[in-house]
Amino acid sequence: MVLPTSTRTPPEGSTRTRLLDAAVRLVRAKGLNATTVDDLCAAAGVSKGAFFHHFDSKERLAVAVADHWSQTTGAVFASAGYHDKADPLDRVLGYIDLRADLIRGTAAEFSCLAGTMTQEAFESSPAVRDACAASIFGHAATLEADLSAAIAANPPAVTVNAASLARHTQAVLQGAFILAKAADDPAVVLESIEHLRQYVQLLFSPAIHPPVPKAKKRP
Amino acid sequence: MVLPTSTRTPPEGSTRTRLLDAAVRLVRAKGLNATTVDDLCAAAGVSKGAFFHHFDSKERLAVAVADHWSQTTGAVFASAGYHDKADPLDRVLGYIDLRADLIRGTAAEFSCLAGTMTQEAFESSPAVRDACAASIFGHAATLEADLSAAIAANPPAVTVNAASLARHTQAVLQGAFILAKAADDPAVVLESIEHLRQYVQLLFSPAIHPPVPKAKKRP
DNA sequence: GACACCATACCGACTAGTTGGTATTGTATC
DNA sequence: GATACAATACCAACTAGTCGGTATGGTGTC
Repeated sequence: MVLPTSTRTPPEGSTRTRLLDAAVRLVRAKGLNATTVDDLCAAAGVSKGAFFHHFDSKERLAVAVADHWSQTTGAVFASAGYHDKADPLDRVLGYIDLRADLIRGTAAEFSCLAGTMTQEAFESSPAVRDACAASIFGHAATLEADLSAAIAANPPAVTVNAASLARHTQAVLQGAFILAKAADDPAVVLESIEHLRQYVQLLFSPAIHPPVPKAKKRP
Repeated sequence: MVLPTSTRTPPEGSTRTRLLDAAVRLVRAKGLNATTVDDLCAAAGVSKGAFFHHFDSKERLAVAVADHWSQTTGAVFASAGYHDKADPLDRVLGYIDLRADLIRGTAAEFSCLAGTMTQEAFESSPAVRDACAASIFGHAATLEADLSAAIAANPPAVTVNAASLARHTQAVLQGAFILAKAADDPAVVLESIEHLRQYVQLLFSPAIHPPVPKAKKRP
Protein backbone atom coordinates (compact mmCIF):
# COMPACT_ATOMS: atom_id res chain seq x y z
CA MET A 1 0.00 0.00 0.00
CA VAL A 2 1.26 3.47 -0.94
CA LEU A 3 0.78 6.51 1.24
CA PRO A 4 2.56 9.07 -0.86
CA THR A 5 1.56 12.67 -0.60
CA SER A 6 -0.44 14.61 1.90
CA THR A 7 -3.86 13.41 3.01
CA ARG A 8 -3.71 9.67 3.17
CA THR A 9 -5.44 9.25 6.53
CA PRO A 10 -9.14 9.12 5.68
CA PRO A 11 -10.93 12.44 6.26
CA GLU A 12 -11.96 12.57 9.87
CA GLY A 13 -15.63 12.05 9.28
CA SER A 14 -14.87 9.13 6.99
CA THR A 15 -17.54 6.73 5.82
CA ARG A 16 -16.14 3.95 7.95
CA THR A 17 -16.08 6.10 11.07
CA ARG A 18 -19.54 7.44 10.43
CA LEU A 19 -20.85 3.90 10.14
CA LEU A 20 -19.13 2.83 13.35
CA ASP A 21 -20.43 5.81 15.27
CA ALA A 22 -23.94 5.26 13.95
CA ALA A 23 -23.70 1.61 14.89
CA VAL A 24 -22.75 2.49 18.45
CA ARG A 25 -25.79 4.69 18.75
CA LEU A 26 -28.29 2.35 17.13
CA VAL A 27 -27.08 -0.88 18.68
CA ARG A 28 -27.08 0.59 22.14
CA ALA A 29 -30.67 1.70 21.62
CA LYS A 30 -32.18 -1.19 19.68
CA GLY A 31 -29.78 -4.09 19.98
CA LEU A 32 -27.85 -5.76 17.19
CA ASN A 33 -30.52 -7.88 15.51
CA ALA A 34 -33.07 -5.09 15.48
CA THR A 35 -30.58 -2.75 13.82
CA THR A 36 -30.68 -3.34 10.09
CA VAL A 37 -27.99 -2.54 7.57
CA ASP A 38 -30.36 -0.04 6.01
CA ASP A 39 -30.86 1.62 9.40
CA LEU A 40 -27.12 1.99 9.71
CA CYS A 41 -26.72 3.38 6.22
CA ALA A 42 -29.50 5.90 6.78
CA ALA A 43 -28.13 6.98 10.16
CA ALA A 44 -24.63 7.38 8.78
CA GLY A 45 -25.80 9.03 5.57
CA VAL A 46 -24.12 6.36 3.51
CA SER A 47 -25.22 4.13 0.67
CA LYS A 48 -25.54 0.39 0.97
CA GLY A 49 -22.77 -0.06 -1.56
CA ALA A 50 -20.49 1.98 0.65
CA PHE A 51 -21.42 -0.14 3.65
CA PHE A 52 -20.45 -3.40 1.98
CA HIS A 53 -17.39 -1.82 0.51
CA HIS A 54 -16.06 -1.25 4.03
CA PHE A 55 -17.46 -4.32 5.76
CA ASP A 56 -17.82 -7.78 4.28
CA SER A 57 -20.89 -8.49 6.37
CA LYS A 58 -23.02 -7.17 9.16
CA GLU A 59 -21.18 -9.52 11.50
CA ARG A 60 -17.82 -8.02 10.54
CA LEU A 61 -19.22 -4.59 11.27
CA ALA A 62 -20.37 -5.81 14.68
CA VAL A 63 -16.86 -6.99 15.48
CA ALA A 64 -15.43 -3.69 14.28
CA VAL A 65 -17.93 -1.79 16.40
CA ALA A 66 -16.94 -3.73 19.49
CA ASP A 67 -13.29 -2.91 18.81
CA HIS A 68 -14.17 0.73 18.15
CA TRP A 69 -16.04 0.75 21.45
CA SER A 70 -13.03 -0.66 23.27
CA GLN A 71 -10.83 2.05 21.83
CA THR A 72 -13.08 5.03 22.43
CA THR A 73 -14.07 4.03 25.95
CA GLY A 74 -10.50 3.00 26.68
CA ALA A 75 -9.35 6.50 25.78
CA VAL A 76 -11.92 8.09 28.07
CA PHE A 77 -10.81 6.08 31.08
CA ALA A 78 -7.13 6.26 30.28
CA SER A 79 -7.23 10.06 30.33
CA ALA A 80 -9.40 10.34 33.43
CA GLY A 81 -8.21 12.13 36.50
CA TYR A 82 -8.46 9.34 39.03
CA HIS A 83 -5.11 7.90 37.94
CA ASP A 84 -3.35 10.85 39.59
CA LYS A 85 -4.31 10.01 43.15
CA ALA A 86 -1.51 8.81 45.35
CA ASP A 87 -3.39 6.12 47.27
CA PRO A 88 -4.32 3.12 45.09
CA LEU A 89 -7.59 2.73 46.98
CA ASP A 90 -8.45 6.32 46.10
CA ARG A 91 -7.80 5.48 42.47
CA VAL A 92 -10.22 2.57 42.66
CA LEU A 93 -12.86 4.69 44.39
CA GLY A 94 -12.16 7.43 41.88
CA TYR A 95 -12.92 5.01 39.07
CA ILE A 96 -16.20 4.04 40.72
CA ASP A 97 -17.14 7.69 41.20
CA LEU A 98 -16.36 8.37 37.57
CA ARG A 99 -18.68 5.56 36.53
CA ALA A 100 -21.41 7.20 38.59
CA ASP A 101 -20.69 10.57 37.00
CA LEU A 102 -21.12 9.05 33.56
CA ILE A 103 -24.71 8.00 34.28
CA ARG A 104 -26.56 10.73 32.43
CA GLY A 105 -29.45 10.73 29.99
CA THR A 106 -31.16 7.57 28.85
CA ALA A 107 -30.09 3.96 29.18
CA ALA A 108 -29.16 3.94 25.52
CA GLU A 109 -26.69 6.71 26.26
CA PHE A 110 -24.91 5.34 29.32
CA SER A 111 -25.18 1.58 28.94
CA CYS A 112 -22.45 -0.63 27.58
CA LEU A 113 -22.42 -1.59 23.92
CA ALA A 114 -20.41 -4.72 24.58
CA GLY A 115 -22.79 -5.98 27.22
CA THR A 116 -25.76 -5.36 24.98
CA MET A 117 -24.23 -7.19 22.03
CA THR A 118 -23.02 -10.09 24.15
CA GLN A 119 -26.56 -11.19 24.90
CA GLU A 120 -27.50 -11.38 21.26
CA ALA A 121 -24.26 -12.76 19.88
CA PHE A 122 -23.04 -15.26 22.43
CA GLU A 123 -24.66 -18.23 20.71
CA SER A 124 -24.91 -17.06 17.14
CA SER A 125 -21.56 -15.38 16.55
CA PRO A 126 -18.37 -16.37 18.38
CA ALA A 127 -16.44 -13.58 16.67
CA VAL A 128 -18.74 -10.89 18.02
CA ARG A 129 -18.92 -12.56 21.40
CA ASP A 130 -15.14 -12.64 21.62
CA ALA A 131 -14.86 -9.00 20.65
CA CYS A 132 -17.35 -8.11 23.37
CA ALA A 133 -15.50 -10.24 25.88
CA ALA A 134 -12.25 -8.50 24.96
CA SER A 135 -13.91 -5.15 25.55
CA ILE A 136 -15.41 -6.05 28.92
CA PHE A 137 -12.52 -8.02 30.35
CA GLY A 138 -9.93 -5.73 28.83
CA HIS A 139 -11.56 -2.83 30.61
CA ALA A 140 -11.73 -4.80 33.84
CA ALA A 141 -8.03 -5.44 33.54
CA THR A 142 -7.31 -1.71 33.67
CA LEU A 143 -8.46 -1.79 37.28
CA GLU A 144 -6.32 -4.69 38.34
CA ALA A 145 -3.08 -2.84 39.02
CA ASP A 146 -4.74 -0.34 41.34
CA LEU A 147 -6.64 -3.10 43.11
CA SER A 148 -3.48 -5.14 43.55
CA ALA A 149 -1.68 -2.15 44.96
CA ALA A 150 -4.57 -1.41 47.32
CA ILE A 151 -4.56 -5.00 48.52
CA ALA A 152 -0.81 -4.94 49.03
CA ALA A 153 -0.91 -1.62 50.87
CA ASN A 154 -3.78 -2.57 53.15
CA PRO A 155 -4.46 -6.32 53.10
CA PRO A 156 -8.13 -6.95 53.88
CA ALA A 157 -8.97 -9.50 56.55
CA VAL A 158 -10.81 -11.53 53.95
CA THR A 159 -8.89 -12.88 50.99
CA VAL A 160 -9.50 -10.75 47.91
CA ASN A 161 -8.31 -11.44 44.40
CA ALA A 162 -7.68 -8.30 42.37
CA ALA A 163 -8.68 -9.76 39.02
CA SER A 164 -11.84 -11.27 40.44
CA LEU A 165 -12.85 -8.02 42.10
CA ALA A 166 -12.15 -6.13 38.88
CA ARG A 167 -14.48 -8.47 36.99
CA HIS A 168 -17.06 -8.06 39.71
CA THR A 169 -17.11 -4.30 39.22
CA GLN A 170 -18.04 -4.89 35.60
CA ALA A 171 -20.71 -7.41 36.53
CA VAL A 172 -22.30 -4.88 38.86
CA LEU A 173 -22.32 -2.24 36.15
CA GLN A 174 -23.66 -4.52 33.44
CA GLY A 175 -26.40 -5.79 35.69
CA ALA A 176 -27.31 -2.33 36.85
CA PHE A 177 -27.72 -1.30 33.21
CA ILE A 178 -30.20 -4.11 32.69
CA LEU A 179 -32.22 -3.10 35.73
CA ALA A 180 -32.18 0.48 34.52
CA LYS A 181 -33.53 -0.60 31.16
CA ALA A 182 -36.23 -2.70 32.78
CA ALA A 183 -37.27 0.05 35.17
CA ASP A 184 -36.68 2.75 32.57
CA ASP A 185 -34.94 4.67 35.33
CA PRO A 186 -31.23 5.47 35.64
CA ALA A 187 -31.47 5.78 39.41
CA VAL A 188 -31.10 2.05 39.95
CA VAL A 189 -27.64 2.23 38.38
CA LEU A 190 -26.50 4.81 40.89
CA GLU A 191 -27.86 2.68 43.68
CA SER A 192 -25.83 -0.34 42.65
CA ILE A 193 -22.71 1.72 42.07
CA GLU A 194 -23.10 3.00 45.61
CA HIS A 195 -23.33 -0.56 46.91
CA LEU A 196 -20.21 -1.43 44.95
CA ARG A 197 -18.42 1.55 46.42
CA GLN A 198 -19.47 0.54 49.89
CA TYR A 199 -18.27 -3.02 49.32
CA VAL A 200 -14.84 -1.80 48.30
CA GLN A 201 -14.69 0.54 51.27
CA LEU A 202 -15.71 -2.19 53.66
CA LEU A 203 -13.15 -4.58 52.23
CA PHE A 204 -10.37 -2.11 52.89
CA SER A 205 -11.79 -0.62 56.05
CA PRO A 206 -9.24 -0.72 58.89
CA ALA A 207 -12.17 -1.34 61.23
CA ILE A 208 -12.23 -4.93 60.10
CA HIS A 209 -9.68 -6.75 62.12
CA PRO A 210 -11.49 -9.53 63.92
CA PRO A 211 -11.66 -11.46 60.66
CA VAL A 212 -15.10 -12.06 59.22
CA PRO A 213 -15.80 -15.79 59.14
CA LYS A 214 -14.82 -17.18 55.76
CA ALA A 215 -17.82 -17.88 53.54
CA LYS A 216 -18.91 -21.36 54.45
CA LYS A 217 -18.84 -24.14 51.85
CA ARG A 218 -22.28 -24.70 50.56
CA PRO A 219 -23.82 -28.13 51.36
CA MET B 1 -69.80 -18.46 30.31
CA VAL B 2 -70.90 -21.93 31.42
CA LEU B 3 -68.48 -24.48 32.86
CA PRO B 4 -70.86 -27.33 33.49
CA THR B 5 -69.45 -30.83 33.61
CA SER B 6 -66.04 -32.33 34.29
CA THR B 7 -62.87 -31.41 32.35
CA ARG B 8 -62.78 -27.72 31.74
CA THR B 9 -59.09 -27.04 32.55
CA PRO B 10 -56.99 -27.59 29.38
CA PRO B 11 -54.90 -30.80 29.30
CA GLU B 12 -51.64 -30.37 31.15
CA GLY B 13 -49.25 -30.53 28.18
CA SER B 14 -51.43 -28.07 26.34
CA THR B 15 -50.42 -26.28 23.19
CA ARG B 16 -50.15 -23.02 25.03
CA THR B 17 -47.89 -24.47 27.69
CA ARG B 18 -45.72 -26.23 25.13
CA LEU B 19 -45.26 -22.94 23.31
CA LEU B 20 -44.35 -21.10 26.49
CA ASP B 21 -41.85 -23.74 27.54
CA ALA B 22 -40.29 -23.79 24.09
CA ALA B 23 -40.08 -20.01 24.17
CA VAL B 24 -38.25 -20.04 27.49
CA ARG B 25 -35.66 -22.40 26.04
CA LEU B 26 -35.19 -20.67 22.71
CA VAL B 27 -35.25 -17.09 23.95
CA ARG B 28 -32.73 -17.82 26.68
CA ALA B 29 -30.42 -19.31 24.08
CA LYS B 30 -30.90 -17.02 21.09
CA GLY B 31 -32.66 -13.95 22.34
CA LEU B 32 -36.11 -12.71 21.38
CA ASN B 33 -35.54 -11.22 17.96
CA ALA B 34 -33.49 -14.16 16.77
CA THR B 35 -36.23 -16.57 17.76
CA THR B 36 -38.77 -16.74 14.94
CA VAL B 37 -42.37 -17.80 15.26
CA ASP B 38 -41.55 -20.76 13.04
CA ASP B 39 -38.74 -21.74 15.40
CA LEU B 40 -41.18 -21.71 18.27
CA CYS B 41 -43.76 -23.75 16.39
CA ALA B 42 -41.18 -26.34 15.40
CA ALA B 43 -39.78 -26.60 18.91
CA ALA B 44 -43.23 -26.96 20.44
CA GLY B 45 -44.50 -29.29 17.73
CA VAL B 46 -47.30 -26.92 16.90
CA SER B 47 -48.61 -25.40 13.71
CA LYS B 48 -48.42 -21.76 12.93
CA GLY B 49 -52.17 -21.54 12.97
CA ALA B 50 -52.21 -22.90 16.50
CA PHE B 51 -49.62 -20.33 17.53
CA PHE B 52 -51.71 -17.39 16.37
CA HIS B 53 -54.80 -18.98 17.76
CA HIS B 54 -53.32 -18.73 21.24
CA PHE B 55 -51.35 -15.49 20.88
CA ASP B 56 -52.37 -12.45 18.89
CA SER B 57 -48.78 -11.61 18.06
CA LYS B 58 -45.23 -12.53 18.82
CA GLU B 59 -45.12 -9.62 21.23
CA ARG B 60 -48.09 -10.98 23.17
CA LEU B 61 -46.29 -14.30 23.43
CA ALA B 62 -43.22 -12.52 24.77
CA VAL B 63 -45.30 -10.89 27.50
CA ALA B 64 -46.89 -14.24 28.34
CA VAL B 65 -43.48 -15.88 28.49
CA ALA B 66 -42.23 -13.26 30.93
CA ASP B 67 -45.26 -13.89 33.14
CA HIS B 68 -44.77 -17.63 32.83
CA TRP B 69 -41.16 -17.14 33.85
CA SER B 70 -42.17 -15.12 36.89
CA GLN B 71 -44.53 -17.87 37.99
CA THR B 72 -42.23 -20.84 37.47
CA THR B 73 -39.18 -19.23 39.04
CA GLY B 74 -41.32 -17.76 41.78
CA ALA B 75 -42.48 -21.24 42.67
CA VAL B 76 -38.91 -22.53 42.83
CA PHE B 77 -37.79 -19.85 45.28
CA ALA B 78 -41.00 -19.88 47.30
CA SER B 79 -40.55 -23.56 48.07
CA ALA B 80 -36.81 -23.36 48.78
CA GLY B 81 -35.42 -24.37 52.14
CA TYR B 82 -33.73 -21.12 53.12
CA HIS B 83 -36.99 -19.66 54.38
CA ASP B 84 -36.87 -22.05 57.36
CA LYS B 85 -33.79 -20.54 58.99
CA ALA B 86 -34.40 -18.65 62.19
CA ASP B 87 -31.94 -15.80 61.64
CA PRO B 88 -33.03 -13.41 58.87
CA LEU B 89 -29.41 -12.90 57.84
CA ASP B 90 -29.11 -16.65 57.40
CA ARG B 91 -32.14 -16.57 55.15
CA VAL B 92 -30.52 -13.89 53.00
CA LEU B 93 -27.25 -15.81 52.83
CA GLY B 94 -29.25 -18.97 52.16
CA TYR B 95 -30.84 -17.27 49.17
CA ILE B 96 -27.43 -16.26 47.86
CA ASP B 97 -26.10 -19.78 48.30
CA LEU B 98 -29.11 -21.16 46.46
CA ARG B 99 -28.41 -18.85 43.55
CA ALA B 100 -24.88 -20.25 43.44
CA ASP B 101 -26.21 -23.81 43.54
CA LEU B 102 -28.39 -23.09 40.55
CA ILE B 103 -25.41 -22.22 38.34
CA ARG B 104 -25.12 -25.42 36.35
CA GLY B 105 -24.73 -26.20 32.66
CA THR B 106 -24.55 -23.51 30.03
CA ALA B 107 -25.40 -19.83 30.22
CA ALA B 108 -28.61 -20.51 28.32
CA GLU B 109 -29.64 -22.84 31.12
CA PHE B 110 -28.91 -20.72 34.19
CA SER B 111 -29.31 -17.17 32.94
CA CYS B 112 -32.40 -15.05 33.41
CA LEU B 113 -35.03 -14.90 30.69
CA ALA B 114 -36.30 -11.53 31.88
CA GLY B 115 -32.84 -9.97 31.80
CA THR B 116 -32.21 -11.29 28.32
CA MET B 117 -35.50 -9.99 26.95
CA THR B 118 -35.15 -6.62 28.65
CA GLN B 119 -32.17 -5.70 26.50
CA GLU B 120 -34.04 -6.36 23.28
CA ALA B 121 -37.43 -5.03 24.28
CA PHE B 122 -36.75 -1.96 26.36
CA GLU B 123 -37.03 0.44 23.43
CA SER B 124 -39.21 -1.49 21.03
CA SER B 125 -41.89 -2.93 23.28
CA PRO B 126 -43.01 -1.29 26.52
CA ALA B 127 -45.34 -4.20 27.24
CA VAL B 128 -42.53 -6.74 27.16
CA ARG B 129 -40.22 -4.43 29.06
CA ASP B 130 -42.79 -3.97 31.80
CA ALA B 131 -43.37 -7.70 32.07
CA CYS B 132 -39.61 -8.21 32.41
CA ALA B 133 -39.41 -5.45 35.00
CA ALA B 134 -42.23 -7.06 36.96
CA SER B 135 -40.34 -10.35 36.93
CA ILE B 136 -37.02 -8.89 38.06
CA PHE B 137 -38.27 -6.41 40.63
CA GLY B 138 -40.99 -8.75 41.84
CA HIS B 139 -38.34 -11.33 42.55
CA ALA B 140 -36.16 -8.75 44.27
CA ALA B 141 -39.09 -7.85 46.48
CA THR B 142 -39.21 -11.41 47.85
CA LEU B 143 -35.89 -10.65 49.55
CA GLU B 144 -36.94 -7.41 51.16
CA ALA B 145 -38.64 -8.79 54.25
CA ASP B 146 -35.63 -10.86 55.24
CA LEU B 147 -33.28 -7.97 54.58
CA SER B 148 -35.41 -5.59 56.62
CA ALA B 149 -35.49 -8.06 59.48
CA ALA B 150 -31.73 -8.54 59.29
CA ILE B 151 -31.20 -4.77 59.36
CA ALA B 152 -33.55 -4.40 62.31
CA ALA B 153 -31.94 -7.24 64.21
CA ASN B 154 -28.39 -6.08 63.62
CA PRO B 155 -28.24 -2.50 62.31
CA PRO B 156 -25.13 -2.03 60.20
CA ALA B 157 -22.90 0.93 60.92
CA VAL B 158 -23.54 2.18 57.42
CA THR B 159 -27.07 3.04 56.39
CA VAL B 160 -28.57 0.25 54.31
CA ASN B 161 -31.91 0.28 52.56
CA ALA B 162 -33.49 -3.16 52.24
CA ALA B 163 -35.20 -2.53 48.92
CA SER B 164 -32.08 -1.04 47.42
CA LEU B 165 -29.94 -3.94 48.55
CA ALA B 166 -32.49 -6.40 47.21
CA ARG B 167 -32.32 -4.73 43.79
CA HIS B 168 -28.55 -4.76 43.97
CA THR B 169 -28.52 -8.54 44.39
CA GLN B 170 -30.42 -8.82 41.13
CA ALA B 171 -28.07 -6.40 39.41
CA VAL B 172 -25.10 -8.50 40.46
CA LEU B 173 -26.72 -11.67 39.12
CA GLN B 174 -27.82 -10.13 35.84
CA GLY B 175 -24.40 -8.64 35.24
CA ALA B 176 -22.66 -11.86 36.14
CA PHE B 177 -24.78 -13.67 33.55
CA ILE B 178 -23.59 -11.25 30.90
CA LEU B 179 -19.97 -11.76 31.83
CA ALA B 180 -20.51 -15.51 31.77
CA LYS B 181 -21.96 -15.27 28.28
CA ALA B 182 -19.07 -13.12 27.11
CA ALA B 183 -16.43 -15.38 28.62
CA ASP B 184 -18.43 -18.51 27.80
CA ASP B 185 -17.60 -19.65 31.32
CA PRO B 186 -20.02 -20.03 34.26
CA ALA B 187 -17.19 -19.55 36.76
CA VAL B 188 -17.43 -15.77 36.61
CA VAL B 189 -20.97 -15.98 37.95
CA LEU B 190 -19.85 -17.87 41.02
CA GLU B 191 -17.12 -15.30 41.54
CA SER B 192 -19.56 -12.41 41.61
CA ILE B 193 -22.02 -14.28 43.80
CA GLU B 194 -19.19 -14.81 46.26
CA HIS B 195 -18.44 -11.07 46.24
CA LEU B 196 -22.12 -10.37 46.84
CA ARG B 197 -22.13 -12.80 49.74
CA GLN B 198 -19.06 -11.16 51.19
CA TYR B 199 -20.61 -7.72 50.86
CA VAL B 200 -23.69 -8.83 52.80
CA GLN B 201 -21.54 -10.47 55.44
CA LEU B 202 -19.41 -7.37 55.82
CA LEU B 203 -22.44 -5.13 56.08
CA PHE B 204 -23.76 -7.14 58.99
CA SER B 205 -20.43 -8.02 60.53
CA PRO B 206 -20.33 -7.03 64.21
CA ALA B 207 -16.67 -6.21 63.68
CA ILE B 208 -17.69 -2.96 62.06
CA HIS B 209 -18.28 -0.51 64.79
CA PRO B 210 -16.02 2.44 64.13
CA PRO B 211 -18.30 3.62 61.33
CA VAL B 212 -16.89 3.56 57.84
CA PRO B 213 -16.73 7.13 56.50
CA LYS B 214 -19.90 7.87 54.56
CA ALA B 215 -19.41 7.84 50.81
CA LYS B 216 -18.37 11.34 49.91
CA LYS B 217 -20.48 13.45 47.64
CA ARG B 218 -19.00 13.47 44.22
CA PRO B 219 -17.84 16.85 42.90
C1' DG C 1 -80.29 -41.36 20.94
C1' DA C 2 -80.66 -38.31 16.89
C1' DC C 3 -80.37 -34.01 15.31
C1' DA C 4 -78.96 -29.16 14.46
C1' DC C 5 -76.13 -25.80 16.21
C1' DC C 6 -72.09 -23.62 17.75
C1' DA C 7 -67.58 -22.66 19.97
C1' DT C 8 -62.97 -23.78 20.36
C1' DA C 9 -58.75 -25.74 18.67
C1' DC C 10 -56.19 -26.38 14.92
C1' DC C 11 -54.07 -26.68 10.17
C1' DG C 12 -50.79 -25.11 6.47
C1' DA C 13 -50.58 -22.55 2.19
C1' DC C 14 -50.22 -17.90 1.25
C1' DT C 15 -48.89 -12.83 1.31
C1' DA C 16 -46.87 -8.41 1.88
C1' DG C 17 -43.01 -6.64 3.40
C1' DT C 18 -38.17 -6.92 5.16
C1' DT C 19 -33.47 -8.64 5.33
C1' DG C 20 -28.53 -9.28 4.33
C1' DG C 21 -26.03 -9.31 0.56
C1' DT C 22 -24.74 -8.74 -4.75
C1' DA C 23 -24.09 -6.74 -9.43
C1' DT C 24 -23.42 -3.01 -12.05
C1' DT C 25 -22.17 1.38 -13.01
C1' DG C 26 -20.16 5.92 -12.11
C1' DT C 27 -16.48 9.02 -10.49
C1' DA C 28 -12.43 11.07 -8.52
C1' DT C 29 -7.44 10.59 -7.97
C1' DC C 30 -3.22 8.90 -8.98
C1' DG D 1 -6.15 3.20 -17.28
C1' DA D 2 -5.76 1.45 -12.67
C1' DT D 3 -7.31 1.88 -8.09
C1' DA D 4 -10.33 3.19 -4.33
C1' DC D 5 -14.65 4.51 -3.23
C1' DA D 6 -19.51 5.09 -3.60
C1' DA D 7 -24.51 5.07 -5.54
C1' DT D 8 -28.43 2.48 -7.46
C1' DA D 9 -30.89 -1.29 -8.66
C1' DC D 10 -31.72 -5.62 -7.61
C1' DC D 11 -32.25 -10.55 -5.62
C1' DA D 12 -33.27 -14.70 -2.98
C1' DA D 13 -34.38 -15.95 1.51
C1' DC D 14 -36.85 -15.12 5.30
C1' DT D 15 -40.46 -13.01 8.51
C1' DA D 16 -44.71 -12.06 11.05
C1' DG D 17 -49.08 -12.44 10.34
C1' DT D 18 -53.56 -13.92 7.51
C1' DC D 19 -57.13 -16.72 5.77
C1' DG D 20 -60.20 -20.29 4.32
C1' DG D 21 -61.22 -24.34 5.90
C1' DT D 22 -61.35 -28.79 9.04
C1' DA D 23 -61.84 -31.59 13.44
C1' DT D 24 -63.77 -32.24 17.76
C1' DG D 25 -66.85 -32.05 21.26
C1' DG D 26 -70.29 -29.91 24.06
C1' DT D 27 -75.36 -28.13 24.43
C1' DG D 28 -80.23 -27.94 23.85
C1' DT D 29 -84.41 -30.01 21.72
C1' DC D 30 -87.18 -33.51 20.33
